[in-house]
Amino acid sequence: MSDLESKSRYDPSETEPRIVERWLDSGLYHPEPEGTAGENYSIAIPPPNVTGVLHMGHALNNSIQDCLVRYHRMGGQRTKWIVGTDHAGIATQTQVERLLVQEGTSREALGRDAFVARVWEWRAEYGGTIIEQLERLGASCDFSEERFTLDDAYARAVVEVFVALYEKGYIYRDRYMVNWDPGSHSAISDLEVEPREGIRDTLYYIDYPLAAGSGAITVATVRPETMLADTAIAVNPGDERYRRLIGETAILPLVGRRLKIIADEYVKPEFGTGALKITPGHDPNDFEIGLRHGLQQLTVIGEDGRITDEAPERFRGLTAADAQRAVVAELREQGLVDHTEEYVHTVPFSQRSGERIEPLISLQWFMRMDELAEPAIEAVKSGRVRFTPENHKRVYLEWMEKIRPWCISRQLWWGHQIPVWYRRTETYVGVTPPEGDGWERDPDVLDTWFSSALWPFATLGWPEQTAELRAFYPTDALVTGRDIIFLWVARMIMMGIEFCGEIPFSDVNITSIIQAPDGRRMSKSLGTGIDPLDLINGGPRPPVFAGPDGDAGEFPAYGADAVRWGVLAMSSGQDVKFNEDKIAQGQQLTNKLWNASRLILLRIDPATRASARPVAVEDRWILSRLTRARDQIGASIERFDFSHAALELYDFVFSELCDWYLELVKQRLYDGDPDTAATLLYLLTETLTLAHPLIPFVTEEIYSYIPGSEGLLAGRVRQPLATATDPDAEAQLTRLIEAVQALRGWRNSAEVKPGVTLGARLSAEGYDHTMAQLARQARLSFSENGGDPAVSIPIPGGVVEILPTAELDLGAAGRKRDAARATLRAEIDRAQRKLSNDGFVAKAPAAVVQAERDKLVQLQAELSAL
RNA sequence: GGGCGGUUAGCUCAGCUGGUAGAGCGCCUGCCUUACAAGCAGGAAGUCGGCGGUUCGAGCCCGUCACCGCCCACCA
Repeated sequence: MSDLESKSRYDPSETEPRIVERWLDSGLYHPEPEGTAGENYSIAIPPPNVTGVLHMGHALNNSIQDCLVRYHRMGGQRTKWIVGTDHAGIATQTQVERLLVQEGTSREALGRDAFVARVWEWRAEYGGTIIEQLERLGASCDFSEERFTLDDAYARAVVEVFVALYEKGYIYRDRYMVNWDPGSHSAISDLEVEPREGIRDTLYYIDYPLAAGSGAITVATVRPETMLADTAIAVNPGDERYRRLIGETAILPLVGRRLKIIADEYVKPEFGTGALKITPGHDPNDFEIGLRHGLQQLTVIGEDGRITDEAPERFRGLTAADAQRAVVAELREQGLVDHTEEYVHTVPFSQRSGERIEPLISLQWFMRMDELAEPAIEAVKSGRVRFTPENHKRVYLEWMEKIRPWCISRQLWWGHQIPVWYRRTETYVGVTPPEGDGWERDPDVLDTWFSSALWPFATLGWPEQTAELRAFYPTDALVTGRDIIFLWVARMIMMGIEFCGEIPFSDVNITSIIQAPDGRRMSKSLGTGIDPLDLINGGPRPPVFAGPDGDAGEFPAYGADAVRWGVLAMSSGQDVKFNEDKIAQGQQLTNKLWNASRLILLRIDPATRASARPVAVEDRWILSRLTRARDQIGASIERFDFSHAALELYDFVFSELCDWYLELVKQRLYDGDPDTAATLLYLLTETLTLAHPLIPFVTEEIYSYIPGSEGLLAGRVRQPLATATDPDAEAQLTRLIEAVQALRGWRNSAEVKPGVTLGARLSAEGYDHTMAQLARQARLSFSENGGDPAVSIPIPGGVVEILPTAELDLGAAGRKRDAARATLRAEIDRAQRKLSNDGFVAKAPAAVVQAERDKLVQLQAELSAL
């Protein structure tokens, strides 16, 4: 006995892993590199971190991409979904370093080569998880060509790009103020800095004695330890209080250095005392002021976070925090702390390590972005690259128009080592190491995003002019979150144009961010995260996802289809709260489809072949609705509106196909009518085809039971549908459905037993072809005679008169009738008021007025019928 | 400090160019009808955040206020 016969409930846990294997073995995911990118369809996956595991963001993002990929593949295009992982410099290095600490060793103890070898080993062991998870989700990536951003071929592309940009003068080395991350012991880019609000600090007011005579100038600072590197004091040139002091000199307490008092517009007279200590070595603003005034740059806090030799001896070697205490203590002793205030402000932290950023001057590699930005701005302005939702376009353009140099060097070991060698005063930059002895390579590696920026073409073999590149570059869509529009998307556009001469993708779809049910971010550390695999296979339910009774327990094994459908249905242009109900709804859809298939496939003759052979108006109707659903869902997918695509599919399957059509034709199916069987098989096959991009597993499984089906549904190419939309059939069925609903509603409130068939007369227009169905669905027996009706039920186009019978409780029926009359009178009243409003009749469009008049006539007819 | 988005049924969300408010879940009633009881049929439930305006007509347009969220930003 097959599953179809034995299982009245679709079982994803048993089915899905089996289907994954069939897909992977089929070779369907791997297209030959033929044709042009214009005719083919391709997507480059946002490469997950090699160390990563699937989270809900991935689940949504990859459900979207897979929906697009399967939809286009079934549209007959040669389709490639480029897949791979990112080496994720800081994240991976940090993770392995943590491991080493547990083992009682460290990266320094191992040395660079051994450490890097260790990371590779670690990657070999743990790195494949997320790729397997993608397979389990049903993602139809080309897994046969998995890429890694540190592969040899990829590394070659990175070096090539670095050298080219260096030779163009875009990449340069400079001593500049950078965001130093004491956690990862590396510089990080502006984009990896996260300003945290509400940090409580103490604002110290410190007196700096004036060199000439008595008195002092008071400055305010939250970082008193940085005073050791002060090289000036600045006031606003328009500040009357300090005008006479400009050009004077103050003495730096504890150090004794003479500080010139300078004037600079940057200083806000209303803040603090209106006098600002200038520390070009440890504050980004002071750095700029220092440049403007030619001030000396002193570094008193080193890259190790400790006080350097440029500070007085007694402070050297202290951590910044200890130094702060020591400095404040000494200042207090000398009576130089005027007062202190609590101060709540925004402070930059490293997104990577979570530690407070230490701004300091450092020798780093930078990349000038403005020339590269220009064509990338143009590409978006002109619409060659489109953002969905559109509002991200503006944010992109605003950022690009004031783009700043990018600090691309990182003081890490895991990554692409910078292809620069030094020998005394010589510098060599090249794709191959320099000839001769005595060269030493720059120890730094490149920011991970530098290599990510090349992803759409480096994965296809660039700089070689490969067939893959011709066939799949530019790609079509990029699907990602808005958090990496600047970090990644913008840089890919710039690099794609610069090195391939073409935009890397024409559509950027920015997805929702799925939040925890309480509106917080989904995060492992907060306990608000959720593992999509726990939803798919069943697994522990975190407390925030518990029901109102606080029952945590376990998630049921919803299956990948349900999770995919659910996250698509949840998504929108906005951030969304995770909603388990939607996953459950997805599961209902798969189960519904499964059972509808059982009804059809277990009843028809196995020799039946799918073919649209409408014999009744309801057949024409469902074929029309199928055409409409396919157009609608296709349009939704193409405009990246996946929640509507998902819901439109649900509505078609539930309401139209199952609730109505299958109920209408059941009897014909039972009777073994061959036309009905052929039409049902046709409908089922086309519905599976329609649904496959959204719920690939259950549709693939059912497809295997379709008589005469060959190969995989995933590889089926959509054919034109048999029929166009049929407004006449739709109008007839709309009328039928409304009439049935009116009659069932009446029966229910009149407390007529469900099993009872009532005698009735039909006195209404528009049921010539649906009268028999109306009778069956509403459990009526129509006849021409029977005397006075017990009650009349208004339906579209007229009434149904129910003939008296003992089964009818006239009391209940009467109450129902009174209620119906009241409703009708209220509606008539509303329509009449509207029509007696001269303004409405005079100004509203004629069609709207006419519709209102028609409605009034209709309502009055219904009322009089009662 | 700028900018963007949100506020619609108990919950999570749809509502196209303005024409008498929808879905899923939950709730109530009735049904073990040979595809599905994790189902089917029916039902109750909303002053569309507040105020003001435009309009014959506003959930939708304009103004304003309130609250929530996000992005950008060098105020010690």
